[in-house]
Amino acid sequence: VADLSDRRTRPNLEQVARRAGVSRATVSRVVNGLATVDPDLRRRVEDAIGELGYVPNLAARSLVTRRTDTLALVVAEPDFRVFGDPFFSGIVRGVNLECQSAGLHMLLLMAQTSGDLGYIDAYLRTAPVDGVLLISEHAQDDPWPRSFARHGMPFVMGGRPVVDDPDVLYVDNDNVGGARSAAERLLDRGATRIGTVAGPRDMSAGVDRLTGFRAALGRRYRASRVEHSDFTMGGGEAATRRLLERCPDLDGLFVASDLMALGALRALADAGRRVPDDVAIVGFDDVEAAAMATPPLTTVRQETVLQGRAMVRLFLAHHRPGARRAAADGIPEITPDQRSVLLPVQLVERSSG
Amino acid sequence: VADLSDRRTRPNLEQVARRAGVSRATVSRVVNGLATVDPDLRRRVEDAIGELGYVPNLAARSLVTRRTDTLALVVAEPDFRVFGDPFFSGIVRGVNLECQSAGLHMLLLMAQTSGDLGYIDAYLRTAPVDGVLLISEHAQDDPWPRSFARHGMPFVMGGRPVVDDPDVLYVDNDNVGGARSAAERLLDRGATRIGTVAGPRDMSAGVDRLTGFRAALGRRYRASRVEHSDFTMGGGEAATRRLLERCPDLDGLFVASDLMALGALRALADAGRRVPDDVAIVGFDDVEAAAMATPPLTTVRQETVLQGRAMVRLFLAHHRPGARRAAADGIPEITPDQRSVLLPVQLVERSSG
DNA sequence: TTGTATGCGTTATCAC
DNA sequence: GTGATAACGCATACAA
Repeated sequence: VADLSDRRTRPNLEQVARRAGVSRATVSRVVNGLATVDPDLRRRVEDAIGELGYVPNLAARSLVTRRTDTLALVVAEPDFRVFGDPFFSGIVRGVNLECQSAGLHMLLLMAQTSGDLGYIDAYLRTAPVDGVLLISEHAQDDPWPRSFARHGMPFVMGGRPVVDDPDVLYVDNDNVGGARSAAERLLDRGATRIGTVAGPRDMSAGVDRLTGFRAALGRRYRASRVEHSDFTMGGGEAATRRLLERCPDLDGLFVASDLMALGALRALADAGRRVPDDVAIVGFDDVEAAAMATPPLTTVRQETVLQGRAMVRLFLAHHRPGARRAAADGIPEITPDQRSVLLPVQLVERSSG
Repeated sequence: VADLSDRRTRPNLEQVARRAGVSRATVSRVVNGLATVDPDLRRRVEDAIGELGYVPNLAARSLVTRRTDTLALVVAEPDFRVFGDPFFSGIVRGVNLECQSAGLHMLLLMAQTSGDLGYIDAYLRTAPVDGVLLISEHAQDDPWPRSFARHGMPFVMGGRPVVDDPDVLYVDNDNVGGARSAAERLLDRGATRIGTVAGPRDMSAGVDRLTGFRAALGRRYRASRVEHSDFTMGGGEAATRRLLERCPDLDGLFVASDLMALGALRALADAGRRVPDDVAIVGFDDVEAAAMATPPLTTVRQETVLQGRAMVRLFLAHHRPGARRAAADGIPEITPDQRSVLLPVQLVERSSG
């Protein structure tokens, strides 16, 4: 028995084989769990592995298998957003969680500045990675999906890409359904002149939430009661002012993000409208500040941790055909024939609307 | 010219060599920047690399070099803390930053539950990683440093380990100096009966901040004016109550963390003491809420991003003797003979004390 | 079921 | 300064 557990002098297959009195191939089969091994030999090999403290050399393995069992999670946002915004941190947590349970490593890449984008693009061509999970809100002119596809790098997107491409895998929250519930909530409360502060036209979350809103309102929908903005608090405030000016009789408002909704609350207060008595309001995202707002904001919650986990599972379904994974914890079973996953969202009822 | 840029059919050294009319060895030298190559040949090789879109195979490289150019960042905290607490997220950002500029990959591991600790320990023995950066606040009975040392896994700690071990590398903020400035600030404001809510005795941040406090007060220090607590808001509030009961004439208070200080503010308000008029108070950490508190909290800021960066640099200084890195951006130059780095902290003056 | 032999793409050690 | 050539540790096709 030599130097157990010192990584600088790791034993290799050869040494385990000698100790167990078998060939390298047999040890390899045991290590990889190929059932076709005599129970007796298997025992001897396992003993030898334990005694020597054998650990496979992953570099050697991936040299021959051409796999690294590592996924890169690329967040095309400045890092302070990644850690500050619960949307991103939830996804990171979910990806991390699911990678662990699938025996994968997670490489985290953050594109701080736009200059980093080129760097990361180049980096990913050499990175020891089997695939990429990409979260980017600038889906409009996003060059990455094309770049990945061109380089033959498997990838899964978080959020539906605006430009429709049947070859792109993605996991998204049910923005359409969530917006529909939000609008229906306003209708249920008796609002009849309902407007919306919508998100950007070049982001799928913006587009889809407007779609759901419109679907719920049906013929009560008025294009004049729509203002587009940029998912920021300041933008939401300004858009709400414009809306109030144009439609002073508004009695219901769906705001496509909580950040914008916080701005809307301010605009309404400034205009002397009471919430929810004069104007009922529903947001989207369920950020932490939503519950603290005055009045507490009714909103739509998306399970971002689940989204992260589903991204990993969608990747596995397509690029690890072998390992079939059962449904679990709110994630539906994902089969290789589906190119996307849509996760349910939930209305969180508070007093604002 | 064949299939540029498809990672499934990457060219290798051999093909580049053939195209450039040289040997594999020469190509390798060019790729690795070994100066001993004829400028002419170098040109031809570089051209071939560009034309073929050659990218080195990292698995093959690390098989022979026994390096992976990857660092694991292990955060022994539940992930919601990692992303919620600016202390951790700052370190993650710093490590990520410095890894990028050093051409290293960063593997992020979070130990959610205590069960994960064992998992991660086992995992790290097989992980394709050159070393570990460890952030753990439970430094007291922390088994990891010993485990790493035993396995021969190079590592750097964030924060000074409580149990003194000359072989352990670490990067810490100047807790002693910061606490000293805080106490001096209270003295300067004319406080004469100064107490402190100290941190846990089994965490170095707790110990060191008390040390600095005591040093600043000198013979004005009274053991009866010290209450230990647990770095949480509730704990800080309770400790402050106990302190006020025992020393009703307190006119200055150093609280060893902002979270505890927020609790202290509440306790003081409940007791009818005005801040800073009756009791001046200084915290530590400069969390976001400190500036928002009423009154805004004077506190000590630590540059956690810098701490993360310094951890990477300390690792490199010891385990990559070749590459000497110049000082930059507030990080002092780090030489292989120093086992630890102490980063300066800064008093942030606001109205609470 | 087991063993033998080959190749994965690189770096490193030699001669030249 | 350059080119053969031998490792590195593993998986796997094939032979037994």
